[in-house]
Amino acid sequence: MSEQMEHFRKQVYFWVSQIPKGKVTSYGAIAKLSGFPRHARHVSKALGAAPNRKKLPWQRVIGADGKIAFNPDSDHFAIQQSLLEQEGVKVTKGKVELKQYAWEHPLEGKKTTATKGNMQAEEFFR
DNA sequence: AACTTGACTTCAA
DNA sequence: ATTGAAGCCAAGT
Repeated sequence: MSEQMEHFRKQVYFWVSQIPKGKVTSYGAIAKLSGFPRHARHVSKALGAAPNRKKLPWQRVIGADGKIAFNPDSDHFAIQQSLLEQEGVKVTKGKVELKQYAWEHPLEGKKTTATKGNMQAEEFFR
């Protein structure tokens, strides 16, 4: 595994740990916060490979459309829905109402200039 | 060196 | 609100 991806994964785990209980965010948002804006798909990979899955609130990361990303017929899907409901997040037909549960993360509404691993945002990461 | 695979996203119908 | 195509990018074949 490359040095960059190593760093990427650490950032992912950190930011996921920052999501408040009862709130959710997207794979894309975590990728962006981690400094790798176009790596949404890799966030899922990192989560799947997380060494401390028991401690990490991975269930709070869902698709940008508010849907749980797993196949609705899978066990993973059922588990994620259950974990979310346990912390008060309502899931209807596999979807979470973002208006109500979206986490207002630190880069929300901020201008960012980034390519790979060097995210810059005004008034942030200074 | 291709070609395929995702726990993704965006945009246009 | 749904759906599909195109774009994305590291990893695995």
